[in-house]
Amino acid sequence: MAGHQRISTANDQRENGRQQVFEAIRQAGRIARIDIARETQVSPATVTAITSELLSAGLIEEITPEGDRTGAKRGRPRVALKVRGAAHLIAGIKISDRSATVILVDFEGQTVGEYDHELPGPVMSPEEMVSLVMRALGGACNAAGRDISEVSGVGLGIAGLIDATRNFVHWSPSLDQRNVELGRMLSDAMPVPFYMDNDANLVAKAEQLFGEARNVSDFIVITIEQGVGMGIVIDGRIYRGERGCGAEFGHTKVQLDGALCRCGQRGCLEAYVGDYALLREANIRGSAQPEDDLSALYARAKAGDAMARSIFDRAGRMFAMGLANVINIFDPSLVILSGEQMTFDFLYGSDVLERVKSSVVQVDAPLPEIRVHKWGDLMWAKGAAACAMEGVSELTIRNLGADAA
Amino acid sequence: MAGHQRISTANDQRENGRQQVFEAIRQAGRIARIDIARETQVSPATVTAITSELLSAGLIEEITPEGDRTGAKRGRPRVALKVRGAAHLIAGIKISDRSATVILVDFEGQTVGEYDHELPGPVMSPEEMVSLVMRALGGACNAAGRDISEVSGVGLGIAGLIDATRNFVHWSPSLDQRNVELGRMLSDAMPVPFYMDNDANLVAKAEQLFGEARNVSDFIVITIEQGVGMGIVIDGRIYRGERGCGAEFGHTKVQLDGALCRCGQRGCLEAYVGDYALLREANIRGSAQPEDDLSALYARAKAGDAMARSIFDRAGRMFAMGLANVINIFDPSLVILSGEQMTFDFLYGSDVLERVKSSVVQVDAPLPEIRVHKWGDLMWAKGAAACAMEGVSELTIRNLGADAA
DNA sequence: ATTATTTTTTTCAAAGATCAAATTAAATGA
DNA sequence: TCATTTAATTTGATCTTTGAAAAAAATAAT
Repeated sequence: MAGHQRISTANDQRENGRQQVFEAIRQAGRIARIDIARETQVSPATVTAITSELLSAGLIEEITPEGDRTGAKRGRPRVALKVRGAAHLIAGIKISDRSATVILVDFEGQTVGEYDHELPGPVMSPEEMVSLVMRALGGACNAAGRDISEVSGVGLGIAGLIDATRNFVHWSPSLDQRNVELGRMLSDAMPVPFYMDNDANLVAKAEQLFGEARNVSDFIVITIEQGVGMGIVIDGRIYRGERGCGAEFGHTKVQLDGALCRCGQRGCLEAYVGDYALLREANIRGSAQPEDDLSALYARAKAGDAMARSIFDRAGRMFAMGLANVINIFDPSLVILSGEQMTFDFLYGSDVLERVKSSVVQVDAPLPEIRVHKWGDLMWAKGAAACAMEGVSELTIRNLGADAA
Repeated sequence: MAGHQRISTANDQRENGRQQVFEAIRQAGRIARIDIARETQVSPATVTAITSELLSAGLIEEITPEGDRTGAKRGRPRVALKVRGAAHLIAGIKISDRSATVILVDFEGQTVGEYDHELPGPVMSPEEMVSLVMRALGGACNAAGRDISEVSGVGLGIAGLIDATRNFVHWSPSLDQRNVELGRMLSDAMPVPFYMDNDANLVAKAEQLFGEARNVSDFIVITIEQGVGMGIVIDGRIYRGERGCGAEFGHTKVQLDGALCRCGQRGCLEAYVGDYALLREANIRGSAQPEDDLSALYARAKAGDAMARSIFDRAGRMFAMGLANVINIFDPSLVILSGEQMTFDFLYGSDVLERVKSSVVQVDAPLPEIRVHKWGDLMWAKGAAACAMEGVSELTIRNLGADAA
């Protein structure tokens, strides 16, 4: 298996063509046929053939030209194509410890509705999770004035060790059991294609479809939420590893026999930069008043409190070390750091990034670009929707071939 | 670029077919057409067409059936195909600090000749390197009774930061300059296709073509020579990163502000497990007689010397930590550890491997297989030959298409 | 107002590729 | 010697892509 393309029957070939043309249109936003041909290296004749298929399937649409044609060159004007938003309605759901956030987007990625469903508690049984997801989904549809039957794909994001290829949960902080076939359970409860993945991969997918990595085929996303996550994109696809639980950045070891992690092992990065780790430090270090609020601790550090500052300092140094290791291993062209406000201040600050750069193997070539991307609250849900969107696109286009035959 | 196959013109498609069929034949060693069809999912008709092309190009050959057909089923007997060794002669060259090892192999991978060329010194100028390689190549051909003009591809392996896609040397311990266009220089000096890569990728390629990873599409190779190297194979292809210098396992940090590495940074894995690091430790730790022979130090450790033992012990713990990090990130199905005799005893021992396993994120799924593969001296050179072989195969098959047109 | 020019898109016929089905080849069993 | 079985090849049909030609739709020029 030395990495050659699979041989393709005529039908497969046309399907590939459709996928590729559709992807080009989505990526560009709006693009004329001639530019699709240029970009995909496919002849204009084929582009015409494929786009007419996609048009009659309702997946894309022509943009009616605006009156404003000042400064136009002569010649037949190009007509731009775009994804037809109305083609599909997609839902993305993100489970955090406090609530289930739902976002509804159309096939163009435009937000159609948002919805927030509070959780009774942070941990629940698989069955409760299923009913919760269904209720949240129903609530979101209601709020947006849509019927649940209009939704053609659902994506779910939860924290933990998720095997997305098998829709299997090895472990999640939101579930009271390990090894749950959550995907099967939810697929059964749902009348539409269902996809799930862990936090970091969601963000990676969102960055790839809508965000900073729109034209990048190899990049890495680091996320800090409760834990520390990583999404790896290689050759345009999310890398998941054999058992689907690779990219465990938060549990790479940064200190031999180091601090105890909630995973039970010692020296994990998460045990130095996670919320609970910082608070633990603060309390151990004999502060007079026991601390249980991270933002208060952070405020004290900013105010100059030496003890508090040293806690964040060490976290930053450990994080820099871990990130440098990832860069040394992958030599990516782009690293995207993503997380909440405070994270940005103490983990994504310029001093930490400087430290990362000085810990990367030095060559006379530009260092990988490290971009910091602050998202709104809906980032995670939008990522979940992005996953579902990709799945629905592929399915639809595949079926399109089957229909024709 | 969401990872779809490139659309393929008719000619491309046939080329893919040829590549795939040829690869199947090489992988199997000897295989009948009907089995190729089964394995590659291509119809027998197409297999017949493609194999007849490859046959008439002289790249493969039919195996004349042996007399022994006892226990044969009835029906027309299958005739096996194999790669035709005589089709090409390939050279692999490995530069170490003491010598240039050359191996000549035929297109089947069978060794045709070996040759060792001693170096005047471990470090040289790019020009000296070129002339050295050419002399070593000439010497090998001479010794094997072949003419240098018969060689149809040359692969070179050297240590350091190599950008194999651009045949560029960022840095190598064998060269007295950084940033050398060694590939261009050698291509100019050589009348045949030339390929180069760093140590670890050579081994990965050798494992993939001839070794333990023959049917595995995702695996990781760790090598210990002077430094510590890693080769990453994802989806059948070597992953190289953006600047071609990823997989720098030896310079991932295992200790914050730790031991000084020869790369100038602190806390690199190499600074704990490399030869020089171990000797440095031995001398610092106030042993009576200064130590400069690693095997002597190792002997003392085995004999029970507590100081010596603690040195190797720490190296083992650090190595385990680094390896566990790699596994946590990649979740590969297979890890191959490769190196010299002593390495096996103190880094690849069962206690270290146990430690690795206990530092990997725990899920209820089988751990990645860690296989230890001890190679002979010629491993590196054979890997270089494997790289060249892959290149020559692809080129030949591509040109085959151009000839027909 | 009409014609020429330019650029995009579509149509059409040619060139290949894959495959299912039929045919041929080459063995064993009866 | 003939039936049976399995492998390999041939053949005709179907489907794709593409280059070239034609059509379409605008602006520029006369």
